[in-house]
Amino acid sequence: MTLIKPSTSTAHPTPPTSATTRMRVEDRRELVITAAMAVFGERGYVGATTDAVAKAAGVSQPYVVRMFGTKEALFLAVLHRAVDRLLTDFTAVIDANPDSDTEQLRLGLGNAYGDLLADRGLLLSLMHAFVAGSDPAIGATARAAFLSVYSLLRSRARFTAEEARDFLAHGMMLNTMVGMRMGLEIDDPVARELVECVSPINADLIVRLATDR
Amino acid sequence: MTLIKPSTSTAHPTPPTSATTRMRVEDRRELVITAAMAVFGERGYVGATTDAVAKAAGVSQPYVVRMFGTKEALFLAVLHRAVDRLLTDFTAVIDANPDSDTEQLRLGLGNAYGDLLADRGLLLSLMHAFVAGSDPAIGATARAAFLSVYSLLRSRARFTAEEARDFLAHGMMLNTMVGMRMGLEIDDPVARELVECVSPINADLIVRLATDR
DNA sequence: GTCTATAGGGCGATAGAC
DNA sequence: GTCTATCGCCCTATAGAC
Repeated sequence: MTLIKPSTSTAHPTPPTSATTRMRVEDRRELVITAAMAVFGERGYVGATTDAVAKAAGVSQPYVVRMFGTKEALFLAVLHRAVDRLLTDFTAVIDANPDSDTEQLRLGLGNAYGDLLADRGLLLSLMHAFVAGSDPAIGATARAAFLSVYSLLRSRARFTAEEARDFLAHGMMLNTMVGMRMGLEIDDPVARELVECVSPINADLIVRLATDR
Repeated sequence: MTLIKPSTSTAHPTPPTSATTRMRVEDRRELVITAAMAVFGERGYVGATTDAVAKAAGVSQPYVVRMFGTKEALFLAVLHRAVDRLLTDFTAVIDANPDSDTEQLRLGLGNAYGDLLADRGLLLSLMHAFVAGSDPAIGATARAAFLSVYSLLRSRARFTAEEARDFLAHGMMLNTMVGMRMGLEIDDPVARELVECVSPINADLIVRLATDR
C-alpha cells in the first residue's frame, strides 16, 4: 500500500520547493509530509512546530494546519508514511530472496534498514513516537507500527521470536546512535569502537548524520 | 563518577532556618529532581512543563525555575541523577560477583536493569535524552551517559564489544516497550509473544507500567 | 487552494513581597 | 527560602481576503 506517487513536477525546471510553483494538490501534500518527517525527526512531536514544517515545505503555516486538521494528525500521517516505507522495503527484500536462509535475510534486511537510516527523519520520527506513548493516539499508532514490523519478520521472513527480537533491538540501538548523534564523538576511541561494533557498514553514515545541519 | 551528594546524610541535626521550612534545602532539591524525573519520563523534555514538576513536588513553579536556573538545567540534573543510579547499581552487581563469568554477570546486570525499569521515569528520561540529540547540551550529556555505561560494561564487567552492544541493544528495546506502553496490547497474541520474548522476567512489569496512571 | 492577520492559550522566566 | 503576580514570547488554530 504505497502512498507515494511519481511526481509529475520533476519535469519543471525549478525544484518544487516554492509555493508559487504550480503543483497538484496531492504532490503538495506529499511535499509537506516529507518536510514534516524531517522536522519531527529532528525536534520530536512536541518540539516540532507547524511553522517549521511550513517553512521547510515552502508553504504558509496555516495552510499546513488546514491540510491535515491538527498538528497531531500531521504527525500520524508522517508515522503512517514511515512504517509504510519500512514495510514496503522489507517486503521487497523478502520477496527478492525466496530461498534465502535466515542469516542471508537478516543481512539483506539490515542493509535495507541502513538505507532507510540515510533519511534521518523517517526512523527518528518513529523513535519519537515510540517514547511518546503517553499520548493515546500516538501511542496506539506507534504500537501498531512496531507490531506490524515484528509480524512481518515473524511470518513473511520466517524469523523466530528471538531472531526478530534481536533484529529489532539492534535497530533500536542504531536509531539511538543516530538520535543522540554519537557520530560527533567519533574521535573518542570508545565511541568509535561502539559505533563500528553496532554497524560497521553504517559507521560513516552515522558520522555524517551527526554532523549534518 | 558520582555527581550526586548523598541526600540522606544525617551528619548534622537539620537546623530549620524558618518556622515554615521543615526540610533542608538539599532534601527539597532531591524532591524536585525525583518529581522531575517522573514528569520528564512521561512527557519528554519539551512536553514536560516546569509547572507539572512543581505540582508533583508540591512547590511553586517559579521556585522550581529558581532552584535550577532553567528548565534545561533541571533536565540535565535529572539525567545526571539517572545515569548515576545506573552506574551505581551496575557497579554494585559487578563488585558483588567478582568471580562470575560473562553469562552470570549478564543475568545479574539484567536483573538490576529490570529493577531500574520499575521507576519508569528514570530510564524513560534517558530515552528521551537519547532522541533529543539536536539540542547541543542535552545531546552531549546523553552521549556521555551512554558511553559511560558502555565503558563500564567493557572495562569493569569485562564484556566484549559485541556483548556490551547486545546488552545495551536489549536495554533500548526494553525501554522502547515501556515507552510505547506495549503492555496495553498484551491481549494481542503477537504483542504478548514479543513482550515475553523481550523479557519474560519483566513481562508483568511492562504490563503494569503501561496501565499505570 | 493558498495566503495574511490575528485570536487565544500556555509556558518559562522575572520581580518583588514576606 | 518560598511564595504570588505577571510579563512577554511562542505556537496552534481560526477568520477571512484573493
